[in-house]
Amino acid sequence: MIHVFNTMTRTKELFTAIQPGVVNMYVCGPTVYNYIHIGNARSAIAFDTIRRYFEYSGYQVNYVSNFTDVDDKIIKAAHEAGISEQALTTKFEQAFNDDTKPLNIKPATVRPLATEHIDEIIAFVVDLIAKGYAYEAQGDVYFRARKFPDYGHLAHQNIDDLEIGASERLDDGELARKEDPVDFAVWKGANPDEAITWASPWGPGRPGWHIECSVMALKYLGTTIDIHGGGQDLAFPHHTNEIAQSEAHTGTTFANYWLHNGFVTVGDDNEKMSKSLGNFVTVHDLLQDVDAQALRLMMATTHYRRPLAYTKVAITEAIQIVKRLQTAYANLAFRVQQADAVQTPDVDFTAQVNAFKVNFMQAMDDDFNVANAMTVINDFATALNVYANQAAVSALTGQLALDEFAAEVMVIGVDVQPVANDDDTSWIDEQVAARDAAKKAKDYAQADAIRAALKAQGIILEDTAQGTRWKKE
RNA sequence: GAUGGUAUAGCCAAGUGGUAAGGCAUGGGUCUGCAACACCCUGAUCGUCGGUUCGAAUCCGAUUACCAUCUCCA
Repeated sequence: MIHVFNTMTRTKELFTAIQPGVVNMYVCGPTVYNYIHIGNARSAIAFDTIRRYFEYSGYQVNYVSNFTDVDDKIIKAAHEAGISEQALTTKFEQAFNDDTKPLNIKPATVRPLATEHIDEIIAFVVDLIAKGYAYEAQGDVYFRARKFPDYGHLAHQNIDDLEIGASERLDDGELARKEDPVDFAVWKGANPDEAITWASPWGPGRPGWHIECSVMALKYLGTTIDIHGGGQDLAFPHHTNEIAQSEAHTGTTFANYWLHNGFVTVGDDNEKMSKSLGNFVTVHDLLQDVDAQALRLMMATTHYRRPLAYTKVAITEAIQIVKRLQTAYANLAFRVQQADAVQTPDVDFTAQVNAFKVNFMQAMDDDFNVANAMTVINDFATALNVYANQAAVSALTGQLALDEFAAEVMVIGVDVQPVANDDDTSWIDEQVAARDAAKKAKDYAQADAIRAALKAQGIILEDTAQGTRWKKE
C-alpha cells in the first residue's frame, strides 16, 4: 500500500492506480539548451527512484518525460552559437542521455518533443478557443485564467495576489494584448527575426511553454493520468497552467497525484542552484571526477521533497556507502560460489531476508522514505557479511539474499553487481598463487612483497577462510 | 505583503504523545603471521521561551534564524 504526498491536497494519500497494476506518470523534463545541472539530475533521479519502486512493487510504469525543444532560451542560445535551434537541441538531448545513463536513470518509456507535436498542439488550442477558454490577440493566443475555476489551487496561490505580481512584470506590449494580466500564452506569434515558426490559424508562431506537456500527456497517457511530477518550482506557473488547459480541454481531472521534488542547494547559505542564478554545476563536468554511483546514491537517499545540499562531504560519504554495499554483495557472492556452500535452503536466513524485504517496503511505501529504507539496506548489508563469515552457508539462500539485496539497492539506483571484465587477469591469479605458496612456506617477506607489488598496481588482496581473493581499488 | 519549507550528536539524518533508528567520521576491541575484508562496542534530551499532559523532539502559543515560490528555472 503505497502512500504519496500530493501537493494538491498537501497530505499523504493512499495511492490508487486508475488501472490496477499500471502507473501512468508524466514528469516534466528539461529545456535542452545546455548541459543539465545537478538540480535537473536530482529531479530525474527522484522520479526514477519513484518509478523503480513502483516497478519493484509489481506495477507496470508508463513513464513519459519530455524535452522542451522550443522556447526563448533555445532561440537565444542557438543564435549565440551560430547554429540552428535543432542542431542545438539535438546536441543537448544526446548530452542528457549521456549524462543520465551513468546515473542509472532509466530511459523514459516515451520521450516526446514539443516540436514533433505541433499539429496536436494547434488542435488543442483551437479547441480551447472554441470552448471560450482562450482568445487570439494579434497573433498570440492566451488562456483566460480567471475563467478556470480554482486557478492556482495547486500552488495555493490566490489569483488576485498573482495579478499584482503579473502586472508588475509584464512588458507593455504583452500586457496590452492580454485581457487580464494573469492570462498566459498557449501560442506565441512569431517575431519577425525568428526562424523557428510553424503556420497556424493565427499566423506563424510557436507553442507556449505549458501547452506541450498538456498535449503530450494526453496523447501518451490519456485524459487522466495517475502521477504528474516535476521540480517544486514548476508547481507555479507551469503545472498550474497545465491543469487549467488540460481540464478546460477534457472536462475532467488532469492528474490524480502531484509530486514535486525539492531543490539542490549550494554554498554555506544553502542557496537554490539554478541556471538563472548561475551557481550551477553541470553533470557533464561533475562526472569527470566524481563517481556516478556515489552521486546517484547521494541524490537518491535524500528524501525527494527535502532540499538537498550539494557538498563535497556528502559525496565523500556516498562513496563510502556505495563501497560498503558493493563489498557486502561481493563478500557473500564469493562465498556462495565456493564449493563448500551447500545446495539446501537455510530456513533462518530465508526468514531474515524476507523480513528485510518487508521492512524495506514498509519504508518505501511511506512516500518513498529512502532514509528509513537505507537503514534496512544497511542492516541487510551487515547480515550478508555476517552470513558470508558463517562456517556453513547455503548457496541457494545466499543467492536468494543477494538477488533481493541487489534489487532493493537498485531501487535507489545503485548497481552492486560487479561489471563484467574482459581483461586478461590470469597474471593476477598467478601472483596470488605465488603468494599463497610463500605464505605456506612461511616466507612472509616474499608474500608481503608480492602483495605490495599488486597493491602498487591497484590490486587489493583479501584473505578468507575459503582462500585469497582480489579486487581492484 | 501572500504562500510554503527547514532547525535533532562533529557531519548527514529517521522519528507526529510513552521515554531519541541508521549512516559517515572518531576512539576501543575481535579476526589475521602482519595486513585487507568483516564483525562487535563507543556519542545527543531534540533552535529559544512559555503552555497543555501522568508523560512532548512529537500538541498549542510566542520568538529567532535560514531557504524557497508568487509567470525564465528541476
